[in-house]
Amino acid sequence: MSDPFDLSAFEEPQNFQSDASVMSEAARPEPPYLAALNEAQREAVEATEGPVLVLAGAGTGKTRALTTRLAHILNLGLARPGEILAVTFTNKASREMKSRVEGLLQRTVESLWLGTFHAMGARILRSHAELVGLKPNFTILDTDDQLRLMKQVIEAANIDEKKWPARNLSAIIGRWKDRGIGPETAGSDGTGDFAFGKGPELYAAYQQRLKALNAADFGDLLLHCLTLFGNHADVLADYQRRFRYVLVDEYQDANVAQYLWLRLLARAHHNICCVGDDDQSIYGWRGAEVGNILRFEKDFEGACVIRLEQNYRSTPHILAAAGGLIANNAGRLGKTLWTEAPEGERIKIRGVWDGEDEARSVGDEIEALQAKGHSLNEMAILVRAVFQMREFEERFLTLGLPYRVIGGLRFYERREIRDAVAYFRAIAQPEDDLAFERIINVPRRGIGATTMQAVHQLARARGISLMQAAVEIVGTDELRPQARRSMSDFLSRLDHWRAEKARLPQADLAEFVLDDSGYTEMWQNDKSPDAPGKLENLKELVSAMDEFENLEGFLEHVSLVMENEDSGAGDKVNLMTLHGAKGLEFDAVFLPGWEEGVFPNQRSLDEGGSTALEEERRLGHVGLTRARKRVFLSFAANRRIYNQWQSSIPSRFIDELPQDAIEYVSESGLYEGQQATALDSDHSSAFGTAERPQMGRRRSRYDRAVTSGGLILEGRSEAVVVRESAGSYRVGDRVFHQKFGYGQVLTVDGDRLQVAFDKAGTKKVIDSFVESV
DNA sequence: TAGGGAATATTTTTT
DNA sequence: ATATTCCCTA
Repeated sequence: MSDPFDLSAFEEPQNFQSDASVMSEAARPEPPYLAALNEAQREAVEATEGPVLVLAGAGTGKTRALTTRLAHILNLGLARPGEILAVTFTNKASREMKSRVEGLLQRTVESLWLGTFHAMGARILRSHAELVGLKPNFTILDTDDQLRLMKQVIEAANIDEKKWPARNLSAIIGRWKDRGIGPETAGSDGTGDFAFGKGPELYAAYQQRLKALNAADFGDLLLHCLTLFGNHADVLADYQRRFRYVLVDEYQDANVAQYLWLRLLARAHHNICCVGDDDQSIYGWRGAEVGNILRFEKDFEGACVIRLEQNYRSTPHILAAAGGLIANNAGRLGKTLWTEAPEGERIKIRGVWDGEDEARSVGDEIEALQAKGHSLNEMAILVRAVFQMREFEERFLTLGLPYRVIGGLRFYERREIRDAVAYFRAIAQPEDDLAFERIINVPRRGIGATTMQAVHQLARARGISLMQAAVEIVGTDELRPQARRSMSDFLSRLDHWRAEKARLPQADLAEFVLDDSGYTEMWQNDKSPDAPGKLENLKELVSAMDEFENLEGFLEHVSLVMENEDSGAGDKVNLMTLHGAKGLEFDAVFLPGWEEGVFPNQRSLDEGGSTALEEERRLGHVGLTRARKRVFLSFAANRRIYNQWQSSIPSRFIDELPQDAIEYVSESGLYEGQQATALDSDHSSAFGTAERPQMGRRRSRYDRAVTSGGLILEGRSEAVVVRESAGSYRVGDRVFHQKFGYGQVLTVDGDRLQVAFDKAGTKKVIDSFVESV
C-alpha cells in the first residue's frame, strides 16, 4: 500500500496555457471560459477562497459554474489536482464533471479526488481500514446483502421477523447512519421502538456481524470515516491539509453524516463551495437534510452566498408556474428564476376520465408533436410512482410508439448479475459468507436449508466463516451422504477456481467459473422468456470486466459504480419517475396523475405531514422545471390503483399554479374552464352521471370523506379535503373486504387497520381496501 | 429438498 | 393486477 499522504508523487501544478505562465499576473489574458459566464456564475467561480454557498435554481448553469470553478482553481495553480476534493451524489454527475473540467482545460486531469460521497469515503477507508476494525479489502454490501444480513441478526436475537421485518430495521438503521449516529448513541430518539426498543441492540449486533464479515454497507462508508476522523486527529489533519479546496454538488441532498464529513474536512481552511437548490430537495425520506443548506451561513462564518437565478432552460410561463407552485412552501431560502426567453406556450392542463384516457391523450399529443418534427428523445413523461407507468407503456405498445423506461433495476441489482458477482466474491474473499450463501445452491446442488443450518451452527459455535465451517463439516459424518458429496464437490471446485484466479485474466476466469459452476447452463435450460436476456447480461458483465486491473478492482467498481445498462439508442419517448428526472431536461414534459392521493402522494402525506407535503411540492417544481418549451399536465377523475377503482379530485398543486401561466384543454367536457365545477361540494356530479360498471362498488377514501362527514372546503380556487381524524374508520366499525368478507375494526393506526373478519380471522389491512357497511 | 400454491404488500431509491 | 416471499406437502 502506498502512503496516501505522500504528496511527492503528485504532478507539479501546471497552467493549461503553458506559454502564459511566464507572463505577469496583470498581463495574463482572461481565460476564455470566464467570458462564457454571467455575473453571478462568474462570482461563484472567482470567489475561490473561503466558504461559498451557491444557490442555483433549476437550469441556471450550476454545473457550468461548479466545473468552471474547479478548472479555474487548477488553472490559477492554486492547487494541484490531488489537493481538490469534489463530491457529487451520482457517478453520472462525477463523470460529467470530470469530462467538462477536462474540456475547459483542454487536457486530461488525473489524481483529482472527484467522485461520489460514497466512493470518496471508500477510498479514504481503504487506507485506514484497520483503524475502524476492518481490513483494507473489505466488501461493500448492497441493499440486498444488507437485508439478508439484517434478517439473520433479527432471527439470531430470537425476534419474529414477521412482526418486525428486516426492511423496517434496515430503514431505521439507515436513518441512524444518515444522521451520523452509531450503535452506542442510537436509541435516545423516537426510532428506538423497533421490537420493543431492541433497535439499538440489533443495530450493534448488525455492526458486529458486518465487522466479522469484513464488510461495510453504504452508510458505513461515511459513518466509519466520521469515526476515523473523530478518533484519529492526525489522520483527519492530514486530509484537512491535503484537500485545499472542497467542492460539493447537489448540496441539498446531503444527509447529516455527509454534512459532518464535509465540515470536518473543510474545517482547517474553510475553502468549501457547496452548490445546491433547496427547492429541489426531494430525498428527505432518504435522510437528506435541507437544514444543511439553510444553516450553511451559520456553520461557516463569513460565508459568501451567491444566487444563480437566470434560467437558460425554460420559457417564462413554465418558470412562472414552477415559481408559483414553490412559493407555497414555507422555510425556503427563496429564489426567483427569470429568463430572457420569449414567452412560449402556456402549460396545458387536461382533465380526463381515467388513466387509460390519460395515456391515450398523452399518446395523441406525442404523435402530434412528432408529426411536427419533434424528436421523441426530447419528450418525457414524469410520473409520481412506478405503477403509473404501465398504462403508458400499454398505450405506447398499441401505438407502436418507441419508448424507454429510465430508472428501475440497476444492472448490478439484477439477479443473474448478483449471482455471478457472488461467485467472484466467494473466490476473491473466502470470508464473504453472504456471497457463499447466495451461490451454494444456485444452481441447485441439493444443498438445502437443513445442510446450511448445520454449517451455520458450526460457524457460529467456532467463530469461523461459513466456508471454513463447510470444509470442516464435510470431514465429519454429520451430513447426509448426498449433501456431503455435493458440498465437498462444490468446495473443491471453489478451490480450483481460486487456483485459476492466479493464472487467468479476470474476464476469462469469470467465463470459466460461470460455465464450470453450471450457472450458465441453468439459464440455458430455463424456459422463461427472460432467460435469454439474462444470458446476454452475463455476457455483458464478463466483457465489462476486461477494463479492470484485476478482480478486486472490478468488485469495488461493481458495488459502487456499476451502471444502468443504457436504455438503447434511437428516438424514443422517455418514461420515468419524477425522482428519476432530476438533473435532466426535455423540450416537452408530460406530468400525468396530478390528483390528490397520487400527487401529492397520500402515503407520503400520512407519514410525513406538512414536511412531506412540501417535499411533494418540490417534486412538482422539479417536474415543471425539467421542461424547456412545453408542459402537459393532466389529472383523471377515476383511477385504478392495484385493481381498485378510486375516484379522485385534482391535485391541490394545480390550484397553486398562477392562472396566466396555464390553460385548460379538455375535449371531454370535464373540468372545462374553471375547476370550480370539479370542486363542487358533491364532486362526483362533475364527472357526469355515467359510471363505469366497475365503479360504484368500491368507495374510495375520498368518496367517504365527501359523503360521510369529511368536508371539501372551497376558498378562492383552493380545495382542501378534510378527513375525519387521521383515518376514516374507528374501532368497532363494521367493514367489508373484497377477499376477507365482513369484519369489525379492532385497531386503527393511520391508514392501517386491524380487522377481525368473521370468516377469515384477524388481519392487518390498509383502509382503502375495505369499505364501511 | 423442490416446487407449487397461498399469503402479503405494493412511494419515491443518487450509493 | 402483480410480484415477491412464505409455507407446506410430495
